Amino acid sequence: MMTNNKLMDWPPEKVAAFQHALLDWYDHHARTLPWRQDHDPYHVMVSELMLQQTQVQTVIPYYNRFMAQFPTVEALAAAPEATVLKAWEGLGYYSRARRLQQAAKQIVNDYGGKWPQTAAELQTLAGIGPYTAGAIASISFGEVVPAIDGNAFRVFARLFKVDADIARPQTRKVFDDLIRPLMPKERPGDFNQAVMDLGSSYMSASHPDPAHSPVRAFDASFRDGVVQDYPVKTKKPRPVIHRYFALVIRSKAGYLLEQRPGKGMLADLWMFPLIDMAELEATMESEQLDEISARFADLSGMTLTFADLGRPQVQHTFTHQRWQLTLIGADAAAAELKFMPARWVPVEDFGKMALPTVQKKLNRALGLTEPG
DNA sequence: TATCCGTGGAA
DNA sequence: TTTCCAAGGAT
Repeated sequence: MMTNNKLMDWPPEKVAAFQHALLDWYDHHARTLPWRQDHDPYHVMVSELMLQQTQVQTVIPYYNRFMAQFPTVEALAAAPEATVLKAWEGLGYYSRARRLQQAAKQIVNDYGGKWPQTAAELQTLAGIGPYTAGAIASISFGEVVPAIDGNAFRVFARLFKVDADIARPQTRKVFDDLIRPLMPKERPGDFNQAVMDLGSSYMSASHPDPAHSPVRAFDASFRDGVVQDYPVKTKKPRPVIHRYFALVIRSKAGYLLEQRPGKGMLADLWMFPLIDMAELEATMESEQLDEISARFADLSGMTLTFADLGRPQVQHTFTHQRWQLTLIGADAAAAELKFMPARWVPVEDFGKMALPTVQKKLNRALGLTEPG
């Protein structure tokens, strides 16, 4: 149990030995990844934004497509936002896509295309916090600054038996103070990336193998047989259940897709209109349809004729919300919509819109298939 | 500071 | 089925 304030109590020769063990292992066993072909800050920025809370194997195909479509920071800055969002479809945390493009615009417009080169300056860019700033600054510009992500938390919590709860925001400083004196003045970017590779292999969360780790001689939790006790992390609450009616409204021009608000869940993506069941006052099923019709008329100026779809159910779980959707069919004239940001979309054009995974589940439940 | 913001894989 | 996790940031 570490109770002293100063966690990093290694002598200089031990620090040097640790750096050598880590970097020597990295030199021989670094993962080959698409964004590691060079140290171009644009490549690092795009990959790091995609990798936030997202696994490497998921990101790889998105990164390759993104680079083919937006090869330079200028190309990304000039692209229509809908195009960027479509490229992000299925990757989740969609605000990352908008902020990435916002950051590209900042670099092109505010910095005249000349990249800010320190972590402090990089943090002024949209979507770039302390971790991502540290990654870009160290990898692309050689600044000696840590990149503290989940891997770094796990690796150093185990090496030093850190008892601070990594779920608490203030714990970041504990690790920052711990890691900085461990970093080599040369190759800070390789140091940070080696920690990431270590954290996803020998020191992973699910299948750690500290006995064969290149830094096992420096691993206090392995030495004491308490690897599974680290890192200390409090649990998250269960997802809250939300029930909605999903309106499947057909016209000669296609299905009605609504663009969701610019803030909140699935911001700016396209879905069937949802009616929150908790906001309906009806107590009988027959009255429910009347109230849905009335509420929707207020939103759209449109009169619905309900069609029996058998009310199929679709469930989708997010990190902190569980949606239970009941599909309600309706026919309508392909009228101009009054207040809703919505479009009539033929099934063959669904692929042009940025659709969240839950909408794709709805499509499947209805037997609606996109081309290709 | 605590909460919000997605998804797919693993056990 | 349930739970947790995986290269976080904004508010």
